Amino acid sequence: MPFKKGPIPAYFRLKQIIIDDIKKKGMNPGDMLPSEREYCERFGLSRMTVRQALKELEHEGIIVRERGRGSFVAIPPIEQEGIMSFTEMVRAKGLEPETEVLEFQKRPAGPWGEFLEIGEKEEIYEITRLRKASGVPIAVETVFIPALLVPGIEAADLSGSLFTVLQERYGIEIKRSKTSFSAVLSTPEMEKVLMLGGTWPLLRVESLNFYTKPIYYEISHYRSDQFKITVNISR
Amino acid sequence: MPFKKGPIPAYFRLKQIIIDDIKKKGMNPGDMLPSEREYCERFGLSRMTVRQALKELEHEGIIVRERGRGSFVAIPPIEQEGIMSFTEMVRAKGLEPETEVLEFQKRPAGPWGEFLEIGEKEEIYEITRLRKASGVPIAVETVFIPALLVPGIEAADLSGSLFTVLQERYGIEIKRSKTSFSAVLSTPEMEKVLMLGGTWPLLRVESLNFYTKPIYYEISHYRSDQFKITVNISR
DNA sequence: TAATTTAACATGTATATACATATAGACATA
DNA sequence: TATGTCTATATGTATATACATGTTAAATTA
Repeated sequence: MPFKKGPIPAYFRLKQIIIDDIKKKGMNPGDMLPSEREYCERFGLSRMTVRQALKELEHEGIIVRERGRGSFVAIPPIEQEGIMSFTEMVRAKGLEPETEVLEFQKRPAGPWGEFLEIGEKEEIYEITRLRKASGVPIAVETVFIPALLVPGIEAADLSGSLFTVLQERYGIEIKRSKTSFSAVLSTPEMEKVLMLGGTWPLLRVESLNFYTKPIYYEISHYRSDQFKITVNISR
Repeated sequence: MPFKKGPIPAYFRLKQIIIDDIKKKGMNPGDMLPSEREYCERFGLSRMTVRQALKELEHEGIIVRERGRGSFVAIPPIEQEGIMSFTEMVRAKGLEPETEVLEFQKRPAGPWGEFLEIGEKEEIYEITRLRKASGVPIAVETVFIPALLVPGIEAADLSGSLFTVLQERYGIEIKRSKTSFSAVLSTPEMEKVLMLGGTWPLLRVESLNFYTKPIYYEISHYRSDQFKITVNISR
């Protein structure tokens, strides 16, 4: 009975015990957990306390509870929540992501300043990259990021995930994104770098990415015959 | 005291009363709600019952609770998480959503059976609707839904939100969606119903919507010059 | 006056108990 | 065999009570 005293609430400790149990005993999704009353006996707790633990585990998606039947290990969501980065998406398809920097310049924010919540005259980096999957050009992506946030990014390796560079070099972890999708026709310039050989409909993705404040704005054009963007969302 | 009897749980009714109160009294974000013990007295309920109501409201993001201080009206998130339904998106832009049913048929699931996790020979409804915003055609949408899940949907009003019909008529609340985006060129058929007058790039949205299991599959084509689809995502 | 203590009040944690309701299986009946 | 009923067991709802702990402001003290 590990619940005699201590500063950590009993229901909280019970939660961790249940999580550990599921892992340790190698329980599978759908397996039934002990009943509420069984937990009461085993740990000398009241039913309300046990219920608080189970209720929170249910909210966290770790278990599911069915009235009259019992509590069961939840089926973990098969796919990742939210939008994946380009690197993640390509790897998920079993392909190798490649990136080529097409353009890199430092210039005043101009109209992007509004999105990034900085002055129009403050400097930003504008980085345009061609992204490929196992050699096939998939998208052209332009990123606008305030220069103050990423000093010395010139020296960083931008042939991989910008996400990773921000996190490892600057401790910036994107937590929230506002992304909009539309369809446009390719311009001659895009056709050239994407090797399209003609006019094609392209998927345009505009995305403002936040940490505690806006970090960078991104505009990408995907040749969506080759590559669909998928998002998984819970409500 | 509206809590003497009835099939609807007291905590649930209290939740609705509190929500109504917030609206009716025009309370602003940050305003303090009555204390737990005040609710107990006012409605003759035990504190645990009141707490269950408040806890759920907190989970739903309607109130925030601070230990030692009280409960307060939450600051509503500026933008809704996830993808909004067509109806929600149009209203958010201050336009009036309209829907016209173009086609309605019952037929075997065929290849859609795989997505919907039913047999190929089981019956589904295939519903095609034209969706407009303040009179302007915006999208053509086709929904595939197992007939067993929505018996008698022929009689329902499909000129509004399918989301609402599922919830109110069948108790089905979509909890998770897997959505993919791509760009395509319009077909003559689409050009006709969307009144495009020529070939245009369209935003194609395919979406599988889940409750506890897959509920319906949806394919929409948006004229994205008029209408961008935006998603807000936390990681 | 300024700092500290105290008291009132808020939510958080926990127990004990009772009855309601949903589920599944055992059992009896037609 | 098929159907319906009973029963054990599960979670859901609800009450009453007690003490812990964080917050705030008034009262007290130096």
